[in-house]
Amino acid sequence: MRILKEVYDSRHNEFLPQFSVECVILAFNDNVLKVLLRRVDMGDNWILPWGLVHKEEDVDETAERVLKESTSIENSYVKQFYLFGQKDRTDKELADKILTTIQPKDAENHWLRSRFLSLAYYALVEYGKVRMEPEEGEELSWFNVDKLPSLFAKHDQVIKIALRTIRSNIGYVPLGRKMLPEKFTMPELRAIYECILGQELDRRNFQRKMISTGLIIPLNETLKKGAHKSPHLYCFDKEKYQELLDNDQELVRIIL
Amino acid sequence: MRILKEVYDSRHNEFLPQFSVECVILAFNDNVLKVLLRRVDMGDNWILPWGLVHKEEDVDETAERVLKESTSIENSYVKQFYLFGQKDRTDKELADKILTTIQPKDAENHWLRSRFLSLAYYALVEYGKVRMEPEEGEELSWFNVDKLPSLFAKHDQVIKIALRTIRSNIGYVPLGRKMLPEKFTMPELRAIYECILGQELDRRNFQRKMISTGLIIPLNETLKKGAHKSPHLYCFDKEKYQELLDNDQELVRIIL
DNA sequence: CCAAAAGTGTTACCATTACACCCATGC
DNA sequence: GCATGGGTGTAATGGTAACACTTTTGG
Repeated sequence: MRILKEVYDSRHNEFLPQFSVECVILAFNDNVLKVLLRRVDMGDNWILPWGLVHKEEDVDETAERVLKESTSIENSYVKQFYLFGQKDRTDKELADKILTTIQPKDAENHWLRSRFLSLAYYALVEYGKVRMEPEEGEELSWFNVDKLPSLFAKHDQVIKIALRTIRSNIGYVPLGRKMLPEKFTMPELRAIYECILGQELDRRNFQRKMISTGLIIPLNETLKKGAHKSPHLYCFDKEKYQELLDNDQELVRIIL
Repeated sequence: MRILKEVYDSRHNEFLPQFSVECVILAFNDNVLKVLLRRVDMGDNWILPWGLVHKEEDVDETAERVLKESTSIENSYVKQFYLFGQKDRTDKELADKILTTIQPKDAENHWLRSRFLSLAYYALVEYGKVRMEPEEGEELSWFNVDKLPSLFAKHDQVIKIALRTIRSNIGYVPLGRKMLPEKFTMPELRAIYECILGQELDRRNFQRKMISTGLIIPLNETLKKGAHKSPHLYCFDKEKYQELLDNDQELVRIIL
């Protein structure tokens, strides 16, 4: 558990106190959305990957670091979506575990026990690119977003709010670009949107709309996969796409 | 300056350290959007109303308190929209001013000097209900959002992002409900939307759309005002409205 | 009487929706 | 051959946009 080491290294005043960053890391595989969760010492409860903010680190960098520590992925996409700041929000159980392990001198009144503010991010990653390297005693695993295990604190709420946030901003979120491989098929892209929206979308209309954005380039290749007609492969026009993303412009208009 | 008192009262460890809440308080008057700013000791720069988070206080409560302290308004509408967490974000100038005034024993290394995280809220208030009660040496004043004075730090950016956030969520933000008096006219309501969107909207289509939400009740009164035909007065169906708001549902669909 | 602002109704248009039909593949 | 999934075209629909005319009021 990385945080243990960091705190233990008596660098605990290298962090901003009473503040953490947690990441809802999302990927798409097997036609469902997955979220990455962590468990320590085979405990009962899973938890979102999280971290503390170094004193010389932007909070966005913290989120990128947390993402990298759990997935080995860099330069992907992280976006803050909510600061959870209720006064009773604290991971007492977790603090106990950490503090009894590392036994700092101020364990009794250590700030880890006190109230926490948590800034939540969602991250979109390509499932196939993820390389998990859990630490000793740590476990990392994907879960379907609609079949979550027992979670610490109210982390299931955090995940729900992440999904709702993405849903309500769906036209601005680079779902396909960040969750699909370089080359992808239209049914795959559509499936992501259907998962997020929780409803089916018309095949043909979806395709038309996506093509009409001008952000998607058809390739002269098909994907041989199932026992059916091979779907075409596409890729994104990365430059155009990035420009819209950088300026917070709408990528595609989805109306519900 | 309230914060001075609070810190001075040696209750400085009653706050979460290195964390502040700042409010972009918006109102509508004279057909333009106004933002409330604060200035201390007739200094050169204005600043957004802000505050520290009490240890036993939700961050939302802090925002409500900051709003109340500057406008006397309670039970209005505050919404967090972004946490500013760059590593170089600190109000050195402000910290100096506070610390030289109150001279705490740990002034040199006081956490007020260190890096700050700021959670930004926007608040929507009814202009006519605002009662400013500035403290000694403190000044409060409205400014047109497009004619801002010189601001501390990057607070003009914060205001811009607040407006952009509202714009991109425009259908979900209770603009009229929170910024207009009990009874209002359709041209007034439209003017707010035009300010936020930065473009004119067709009178008739706007009216139709608003009425069709079912959230607006026409009254059998008109407002006698200018040298023109008196516009009808309307009020909101508060119950229906609140229900949508509570469930994060769309109030009205504005398409651009 | 005129200018300015507000109320109401109607039409044209375009984007979304809802389909139907054909093609490719593996069993 | 057939079931399944993918590709493409078209007609119907419904909401939005554009606009004309009337009414009211103060100067």
